[in-house]
Amino acid sequence: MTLSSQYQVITSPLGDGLHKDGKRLTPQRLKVLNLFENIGAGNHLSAEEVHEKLIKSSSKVSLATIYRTLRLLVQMGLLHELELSEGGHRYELLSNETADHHHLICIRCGRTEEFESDEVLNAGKVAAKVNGFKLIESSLNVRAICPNCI
Amino acid sequence: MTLSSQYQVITSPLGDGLHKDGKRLTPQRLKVLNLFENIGAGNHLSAEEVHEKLIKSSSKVSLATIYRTLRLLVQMGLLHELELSEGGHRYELLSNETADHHHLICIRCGRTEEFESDEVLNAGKVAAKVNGFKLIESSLNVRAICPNCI
DNA sequence: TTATTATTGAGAATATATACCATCTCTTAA
DNA sequence: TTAAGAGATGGTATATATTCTCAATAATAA
Repeated sequence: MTLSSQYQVITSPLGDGLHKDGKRLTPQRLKVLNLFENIGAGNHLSAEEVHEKLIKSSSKVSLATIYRTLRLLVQMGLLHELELSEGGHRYELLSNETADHHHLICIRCGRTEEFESDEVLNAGKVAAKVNGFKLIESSLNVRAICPNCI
Repeated sequence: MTLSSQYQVITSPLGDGLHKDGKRLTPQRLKVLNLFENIGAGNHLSAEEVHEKLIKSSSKVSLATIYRTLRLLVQMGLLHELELSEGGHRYELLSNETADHHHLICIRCGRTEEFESDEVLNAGKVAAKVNGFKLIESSLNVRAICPNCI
């Protein structure tokens, strides 16, 4: 059994999603997704960090491919792109646990508190349904000034 | 009466906010804020667009200063920084009218629908109050897949 | 008015992300 | 099983966005 034939046997959300679009399940794409699955939902990495971590685990993937793969995984709904205060975009695994995490952010110092809200979750569901969209995730960002910065 | 003495007389939210922090009310900062006030809430500009518009109105302000000023105005809660699909950040005037605009975004094609929600607005208020934050604005981003991209 | 110090302008430097293209590999069909 | 076609990768060059540096300027407080 060769390495390449392995991939044809494995069935996964990634493989299925790719194949129905004429796209391919490659070792690089698997490595990137596996990395996020290993660190768990809720942890986020930049493209550069993904690159470094893969190199450290002897799984070299070029930076260009990492950027391409991250964008692809976001479009497939497997990763979520975050916009943090500094230093570009970060990505995290999209899961049911993270689907209702909202953020209260201080616009001065960047301090961030997380909270949950059924009302918000529901508002997202309704908005998606009304417009005929298939819901993936909703997140509320509340911009405010924290007690220390007032 | 000199130009500079004019600024000492004017009282404005911008001037007040700046002075209590040891910062200064400069013509450049006024020009940038006035630009956003003139185009009205709901319209957003990139740093580069602000630069171009000021040059066209014979009010030359350097690009470096524009970046510095945009960040400052965001931290003061006068502007809101938006993260659009492509080409960097954009900024818009923060007002009561824009404070409850939420977005339903297709992760495939970027199609965006706006909607409003009292429940979301309220959830933001509650979260801010519970944590002792002073609320500025809250926005819900719902990631989904639109009918055309499913 | 003067001293102090924040701010500006201009361009260099950096960071982030994409484009390009030759090479490689997966997939399909013969 | 092999060959052809299409998609993907790697490495680098390039584009774009943003920040940094520093001398000169100007706003503020006394």
